Amino acid sequence: MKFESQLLKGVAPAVVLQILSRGPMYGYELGKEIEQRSGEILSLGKGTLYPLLYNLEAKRLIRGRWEKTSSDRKRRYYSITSKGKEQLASQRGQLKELNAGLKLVFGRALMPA
Amino acid sequence: MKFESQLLKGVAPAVVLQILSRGPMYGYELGKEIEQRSGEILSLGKGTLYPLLYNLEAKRLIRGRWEKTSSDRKRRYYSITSKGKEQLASQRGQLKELNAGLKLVFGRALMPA
DNA sequence: ATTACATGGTTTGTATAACATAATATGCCA
DNA sequence: TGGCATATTATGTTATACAAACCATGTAAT
Repeated sequence: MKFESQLLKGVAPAVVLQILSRGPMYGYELGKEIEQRSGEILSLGKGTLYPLLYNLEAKRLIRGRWEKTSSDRKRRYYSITSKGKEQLASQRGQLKELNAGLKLVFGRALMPA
Repeated sequence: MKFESQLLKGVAPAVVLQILSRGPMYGYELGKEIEQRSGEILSLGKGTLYPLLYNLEAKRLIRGRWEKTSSDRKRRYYSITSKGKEQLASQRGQLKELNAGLKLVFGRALMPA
């Protein structure tokens, strides 16, 4: 994340799952996509993103497979599993709840509009 | 936090500073207040809250002083410092920005209303 | 009075998460 | 050939949240 240290530890998996829920993607691409889709606000260093992908794969929330470009360049494409989709739904619920809690504590000082 | 593990690591200091910005409070009271003010959504175990308070005090964001109740019971009251207020303003800004980023990624699926 | 529960705080050990950094390697363009 | 973007892996560090155990006091119920 691009913030002062770790303001939002724990959101990264949800972000990754959410992006992958729109279609398979490989690590590097995913990193760029996260930045772009979040309006350059969210950003995961590779030292964060790749280990996170390994972790999500180990938990069977995503599945990876090697592919090669026409020029023999290898990429590992990840797709979300059905277990991952369930997890994502759960995480979205949690985020929503958290958001509600923060809103109660901080008031509308937190919301953009 | 009451969530599945640590969805929102890093928010705890901001929450504590925010609550303390309304007036001095001691640890135990603060814990209860966080739960109440967040509609029972947010919750910090004492193993989280007290070390966090020591840490914030070491950083001079809050200041603690011992007081006694009429019945000789000791409590450590914490108040936010001016440095803490600055930090809080900054953290609020970050939270707001983060919120904007998450909204972009997740769409209105995240927002309650 | 004894038990039980809420209050109030400290400390230790553990697991997780995000980070920077370095290493490795390829594709492409000037 | 040099430099930059692409692509992945691995290491070591730091920060954070947690549970659990511990200590101690106040108060209400039995």
